[in-house]
Amino acid sequence: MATLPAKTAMKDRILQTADRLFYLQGIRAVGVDTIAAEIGISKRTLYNHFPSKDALISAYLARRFVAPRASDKSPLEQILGTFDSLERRFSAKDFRGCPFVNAVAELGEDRSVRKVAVAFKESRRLWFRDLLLQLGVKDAEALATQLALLVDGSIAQDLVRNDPAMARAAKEAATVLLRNAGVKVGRAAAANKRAAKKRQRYGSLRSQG
Amino acid sequence: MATLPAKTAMKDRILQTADRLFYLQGIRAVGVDTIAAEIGISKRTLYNHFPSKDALISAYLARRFVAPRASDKSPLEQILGTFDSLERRFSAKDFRGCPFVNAVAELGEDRSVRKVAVAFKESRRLWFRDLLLQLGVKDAEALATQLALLVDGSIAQDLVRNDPAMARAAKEAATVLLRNAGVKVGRAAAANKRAAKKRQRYGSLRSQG
DNA sequence: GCCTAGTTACACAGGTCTGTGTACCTATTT
DNA sequence: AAATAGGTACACAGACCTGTGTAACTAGGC
Repeated sequence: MATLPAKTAMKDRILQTADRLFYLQGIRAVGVDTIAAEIGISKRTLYNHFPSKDALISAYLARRFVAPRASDKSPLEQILGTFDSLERRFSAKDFRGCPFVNAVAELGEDRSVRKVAVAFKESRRLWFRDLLLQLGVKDAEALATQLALLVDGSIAQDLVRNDPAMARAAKEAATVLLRNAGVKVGRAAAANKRAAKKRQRYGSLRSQG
Repeated sequence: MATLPAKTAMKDRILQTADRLFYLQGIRAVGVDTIAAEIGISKRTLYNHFPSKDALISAYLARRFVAPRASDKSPLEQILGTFDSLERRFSAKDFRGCPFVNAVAELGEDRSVRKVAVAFKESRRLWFRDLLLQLGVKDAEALATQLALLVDGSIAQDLVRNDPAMARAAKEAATVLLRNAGVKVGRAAAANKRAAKKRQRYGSLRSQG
């Protein structure tokens, strides 16, 4: 077990466990003892891989910062698909809001946390902006910001309410904003909207991914 | 100082200080010693007014739960005014997001915290809904939810970015959604929009309340 | 078979936290 | 002036936290 891959495997395992606990229970709420115990390793081993809890927190946030991957779907599908993907994530019982927003809320004025959180939010806004530019939208900057507001708004609302329908509401608002900007949103989205209304009449939205 | 008003005055002072510290630094980050020291009273006095920190947290959230007061302004002015008011609050340096969302993010699955947070969010949504009904909007329920998304989205974005312009972006999106729902939004809002663009060219948005 | 890197068990330092116990003080009321 | 309500000072219990020190163990590479 002294091989290099084994070492990185252990580090990954620590990080993965820290990620899960930090995200689900809050960063301050989880001690390093808890993380080590969860894996079944000694606290000493944990500190052999990460010099401090702060380092572990940084690694946690860095790990969460995944750049949106390239897609062969159309820009419009990618934009609207964001909200479908959100709805799916909201429906999972281990969804607990945006880790960056939560970290800023919890850790307050910590500089490095703020920095990575801002970078993350901005990267997502730019992702929207580039897609909007591909669609020929005139004021792509402003619309990208507005779409980002809808994303974060639905996340915050779902965090409190546990209601995946917040993602659908955001998608419908996004559709209106896109149409208003001259984007032709096809009948597919409209059909989704109709289907949603029907489903709502009969009960929970949860069953739908 | 043994009079009844003095007693409630002390209780208010404790609560007020707890509110400020909890909100600015986070609930877990602030100990009861810190609160007592800030006021200049002994910890014993604090515990004579609140049986536990949990009770203080509950009182803090209850205090933040203020029902939106009645207004003689038009429903449309009230709706759009929400976003102006947000922009003003974002510009204050002591704004640190929504206390309810932050509490849920920090305290996780605490039942009572979740309960009051849900109640708060729903009360605001209903406030929007009633104003929309007064405006004759057809699907007031859905639009109220969408406006609430914009409010919470701008709050989350400002928490991370410290950028009051997020409130303006939300207001512009809200204007589009309202127009799409058949509401006539007058030139006042449009003028605001034009003025904003001009301002933006010359620099910071902060100076404007 | 030996070396070495990694892990383990465990104690402990030093700090913070919530909450309590106790004896004393002070101001108002009667 | 005495009684009473409330505040103060201060020690302390008991829990939890981060981080370190140390000696022993274990498995792979030579």
